[in-house]
Amino acid sequence: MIHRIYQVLFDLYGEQHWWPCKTGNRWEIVTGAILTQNCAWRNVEKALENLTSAGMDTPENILHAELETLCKAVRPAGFSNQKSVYLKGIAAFFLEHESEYCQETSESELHNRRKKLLSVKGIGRETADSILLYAFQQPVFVIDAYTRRLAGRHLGIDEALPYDRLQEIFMSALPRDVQVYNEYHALIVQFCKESCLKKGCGEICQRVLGKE
DNA sequence: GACCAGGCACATC
DNA sequence: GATGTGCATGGT
Repeated sequence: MIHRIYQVLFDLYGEQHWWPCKTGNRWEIVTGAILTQNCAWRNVEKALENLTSAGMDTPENILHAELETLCKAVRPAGFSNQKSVYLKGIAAFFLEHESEYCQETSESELHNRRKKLLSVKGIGRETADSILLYAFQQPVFVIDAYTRRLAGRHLGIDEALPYDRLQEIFMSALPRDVQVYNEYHALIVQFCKESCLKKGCGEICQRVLGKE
């Protein structure tokens, strides 16, 4: 069923072309992954624009920027006191480790890389997986609030399951394929934004359910 | 004015 | 390991 819903959503919406950063560069994806924590993407875009126009669009520049200046730039994305500190942390990490994260790797080494990312302050499971998948094209499925709701409402899965367990369920039901993981997460977000997972039950939701 | 938005750290049990 | 709370801002 997990794979079937993917097909239905893909037929419905087509390719999503995430990550929706303007330049699509790796560092911008990493930055966006932090900034979007509990925040609408349109506000992230404002913060990203601020960072670019202030010349704080590389890890080097973030690292050397005044915390206060950085904080001000990311304010539209909320939690700016936290996120500005997080950005400095991931900037330092990125400068040291970027090259090793680009390479394809075994399952166990990927697990280690994820673990190392999780040790950076401000990087939780969802953010780490977003970075691995969207910035480094590693085969990791991202679980977010939308995925939980989809799982709960349409797949008969307990949406309160721990993150890693849910991830395991999705990954074991899908081919180990970066493009599939990438598109599926984006499609779920698109679906949830337009469908009954928000309020009421819209036409799109009906159509999808009808095909199940 | 309430509620939500592509979470996370930390304390506590 | 599970649960609760604080963290900030902008749009609807």
